[in-house]
Amino acid sequence: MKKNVPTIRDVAAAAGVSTATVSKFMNGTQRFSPAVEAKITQVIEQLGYRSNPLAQSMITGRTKTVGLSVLDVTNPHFTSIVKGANRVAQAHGYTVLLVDTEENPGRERPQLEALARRVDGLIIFSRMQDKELEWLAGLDKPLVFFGRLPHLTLPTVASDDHRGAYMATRHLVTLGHKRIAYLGFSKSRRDEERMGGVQECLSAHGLQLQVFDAAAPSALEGERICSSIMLGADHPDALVCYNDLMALGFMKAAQTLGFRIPADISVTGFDNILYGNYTSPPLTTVDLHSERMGVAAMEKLLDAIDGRPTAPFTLIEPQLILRGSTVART
Amino acid sequence: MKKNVPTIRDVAAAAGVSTATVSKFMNGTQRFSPAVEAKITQVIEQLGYRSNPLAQSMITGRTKTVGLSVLDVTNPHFTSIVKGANRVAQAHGYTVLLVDTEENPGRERPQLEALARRVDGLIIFSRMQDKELEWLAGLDKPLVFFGRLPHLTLPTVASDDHRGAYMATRHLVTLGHKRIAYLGFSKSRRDEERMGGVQECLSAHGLQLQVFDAAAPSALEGERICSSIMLGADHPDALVCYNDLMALGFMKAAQTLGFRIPADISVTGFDNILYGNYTSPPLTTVDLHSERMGVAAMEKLLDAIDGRPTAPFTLIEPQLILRGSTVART
DNA sequence: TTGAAAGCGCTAACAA
DNA sequence: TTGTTAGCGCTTTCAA
Repeated sequence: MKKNVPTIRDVAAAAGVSTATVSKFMNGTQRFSPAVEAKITQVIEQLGYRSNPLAQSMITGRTKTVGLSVLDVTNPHFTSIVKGANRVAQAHGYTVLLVDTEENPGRERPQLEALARRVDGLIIFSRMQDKELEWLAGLDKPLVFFGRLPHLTLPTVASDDHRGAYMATRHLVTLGHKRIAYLGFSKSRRDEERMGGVQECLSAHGLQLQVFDAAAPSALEGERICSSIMLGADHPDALVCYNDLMALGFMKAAQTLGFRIPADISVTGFDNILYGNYTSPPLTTVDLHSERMGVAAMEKLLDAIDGRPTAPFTLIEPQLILRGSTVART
Repeated sequence: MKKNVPTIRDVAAAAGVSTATVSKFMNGTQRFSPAVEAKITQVIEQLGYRSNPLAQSMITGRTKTVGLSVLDVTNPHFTSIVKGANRVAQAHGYTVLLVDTEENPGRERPQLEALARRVDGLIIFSRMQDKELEWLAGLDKPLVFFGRLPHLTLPTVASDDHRGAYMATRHLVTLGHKRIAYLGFSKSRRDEERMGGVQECLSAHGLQLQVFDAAAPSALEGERICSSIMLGADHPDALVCYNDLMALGFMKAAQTLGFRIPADISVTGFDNILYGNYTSPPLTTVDLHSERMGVAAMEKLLDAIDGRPTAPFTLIEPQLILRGSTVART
């Protein structure tokens, strides 16, 4: 008993019609006489025929697949983006081809170039700079990019990082903090904006900014860098962290060092990951609406794929989430 | 200026050779005279030719893509599995087609059936029971399943949940706990094993087991169910949770209710998600080695795809991670 | 070592 | 409404 996957020709033969007819039937491109319709339906059922999507794609040029490239699925911010994007994709009959680039950032380009030929469009979250991204246009596929691209005119979805940082800082200033520091991650394209937001707010209030730079946007790195922030002569009384993961790590290490949060230092993060709720104290943070970003990006991409008009630039407003890691200085 | 993506025929024509030759050249299937090789290389470079993977796949039946179906990417346990699987896939030149099924469990089957035609193999994490999974064999694709399947003979990768639960319970018993409860999630196929492990250990020590059942394997559900566990007449003095997420939620809610952990109740989880490190107290848990599970599954799948012999069943040993959420009862 | 030719399974004009 | 026919871009015998 061979495993002969039936082809459109088998169906056509068995139903006594042409392959074109079967094709049209499968795609609902046309109406049929009851007799033919019944016969085809029956034969398909009997043979268990299902059209071969590969052959289909080759002709139509549509794969019903979109590529989604993120820096690290493991980071809840990206995980949520994937979740949102995937939900929209599924709802429209698309499947997501996932690429996690942090494994080997150097191979990002060849990897995406290869991917581009197998998908109808791409959503990209990359650490590359504008200049390095010009080849993206050559992909000749609908594309959506996360973050702002001053020098490129690709459709983008971005959070207002400057504003979010300003909000968090403003909150700290209002609470009476004087020595506010920023724990950044300069390798990220968004670091500059966040630091800018902090800076602007502090300048407006005549306060100095102290900056620390982490080597990775991770909790472990937050732990590692804690001592250099807290064990100086005059440690900050508030810290704006590049993201929640770093904030989590920092808080844990600070507490281990004997500091009380927020009594000794207030802490804020970015992303509003779920786990900021479960620390003690829970983490004050800037919600970037990660999942919504994924949704927006996928909607924008599908619009582009289907030729619908779409705003080239979507900005998602951040929201400050107040929790226990920040408190008024008396 | 048209966007004429060059085909193999363009290359053949420009190089003055046949398409067959170009094809063989692209695939390194054969050796060539220096002249031909040089010419083809040059033309390919000049035209920027890259073979169309769709056409290639249609003929060879290989897509260099594998499907990975998980219940919820957002759950760190699954995220880690994705991470591990993806790493291996990438290293072997494969891309991962991600499916997140929790959105609509009912459509799992049609979704996977459609997917099966576009991939070289599938890795599946499903909530379906053995009986419902028999159609999987009809997919006629290499397959790897997470979890044990008593009635099916598919290659599987599983954690020893029974053993892990036994270890956690044993730890609690040794610490002197007498009223040990299990907060389970009966909808999961692994719940039974975990509860079994707890039960076996308690029986061996002549202790009674009290069981609670959650409606979702989430932190929020852990919070919700906390009061029904803690506000009874005689609350347990130790709780084994189905997973870390539930444990996180439970701990938070319990603390909000005024209980001290672990003084009033010891808590353990499953999965060893990163965030169990950042609660106060940090969470004692059973590490299932999620990422390693993903790695093992993908390796097994690629073995199957390439026809290499492979053990049908891989069991990954759990490891108890001791942290502050458990303490000796005096 | 190279090429001719026959498809893979399907769609898309265009005719009938 | 249905069928004919010509491919899509590539691989793969089989001959040369």
